[in-house]
Amino acid sequence: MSLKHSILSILCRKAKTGYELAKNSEISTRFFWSSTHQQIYKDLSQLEKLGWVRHKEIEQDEKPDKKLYSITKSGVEELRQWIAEPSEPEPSKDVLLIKLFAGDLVDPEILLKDLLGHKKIHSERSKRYKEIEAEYFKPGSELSLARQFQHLTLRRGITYEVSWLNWCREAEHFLRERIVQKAEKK
Amino acid sequence: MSLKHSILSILCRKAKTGYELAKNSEISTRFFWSSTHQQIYKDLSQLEKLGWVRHKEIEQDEKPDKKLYSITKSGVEELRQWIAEPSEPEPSKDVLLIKLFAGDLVDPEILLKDLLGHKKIHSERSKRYKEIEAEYFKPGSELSLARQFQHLTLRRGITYEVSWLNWCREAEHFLRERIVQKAEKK
DNA sequence: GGTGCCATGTAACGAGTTACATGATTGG
DNA sequence: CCAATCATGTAACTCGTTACATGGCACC
Repeated sequence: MSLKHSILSILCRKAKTGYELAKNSEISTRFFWSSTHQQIYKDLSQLEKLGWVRHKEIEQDEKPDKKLYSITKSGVEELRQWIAEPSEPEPSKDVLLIKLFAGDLVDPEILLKDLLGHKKIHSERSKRYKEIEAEYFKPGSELSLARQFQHLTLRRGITYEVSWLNWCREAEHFLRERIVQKAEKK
Repeated sequence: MSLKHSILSILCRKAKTGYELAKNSEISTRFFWSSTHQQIYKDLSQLEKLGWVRHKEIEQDEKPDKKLYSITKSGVEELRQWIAEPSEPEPSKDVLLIKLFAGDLVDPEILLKDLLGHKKIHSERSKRYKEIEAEYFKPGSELSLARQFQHLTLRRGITYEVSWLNWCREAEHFLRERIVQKAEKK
């Protein structure tokens, strides 16, 4: 149910096409609900059946035609009600942790390689998010209420990635020690 | 595919019943892959068809019979290979952030209530994880390799919950200010 | 007498992924 | 000529959730 409401909460700022939603071009969308374009197209047509969004066909030369979706009044009403419902945090899921849980089964080098891949991604993301923050949410500048809420979600994106980075450093240190110990045994 | 491997990585430590797996009674399992008992029973029988686990019926007086599952040699082999495959971090998903993204649509009191609920849960979890750490992974004590890896996953559980807590404090501050501002306007 | 724990599952459904498909334009 | 970008979708499938089902024992 949440992808639909995630789409609604984006559309209530600005009308968008399915393609744009799938690209996640907008600031601060990635770190709360991502999906494939196929799923988004499905949900958009379902949302239209429910009367929560409607679309306008836009013809373009030199580019394929597109459907611009916007939220309806009843869509906004639905979103308001959904927000008011009590919610709970999702359980966290991550493949790397499953691997480490049985980490003693394999060479530490293998785990380290994968870990460093994750670390790089988290490092890049945290950097990009911080850049977005510096550019769009300068301290001292007057931000609209909507923008202030957006900033809050971006802040979560940053704390999330930084917490991963910190843990990655811990794990890296541990694995490197393991590798050294293994070499000494030989 | 990951729930199956998550089950394998737990079973390769110790044989367990579906019921025990569903309860997540074991330390450091919750924060990487949780599921319902129905899904776990399904996956266990699939894993058995694949030859990666097998079960022994255990009859009990005063309690219903149960099936104790253990990992097979080919199960361990599969797990080893799966761990060696390169992986990527999952996109983070959380309902609260979708709500805040469209947070200007509703009264800040409503959001604050939900936020405080989340904060409480994260606070309890981080507390519990830290207690587990203090009890099972005392600094200075000699830990088996398997236990050291377990500790690493628990460490991630802690950094994750603490990062949520820190962000919750930020968000709480913001929402409380919003509520004050709203009151002043009247 | 009701609630909760132990222990297993089936059935129906909804959510999400992967593969496949189309077709024009722009840039190297 | 190949790859990428724009733009939309269908079909087949797996994964995951919700509802329903059973049945005995222990405890208050």
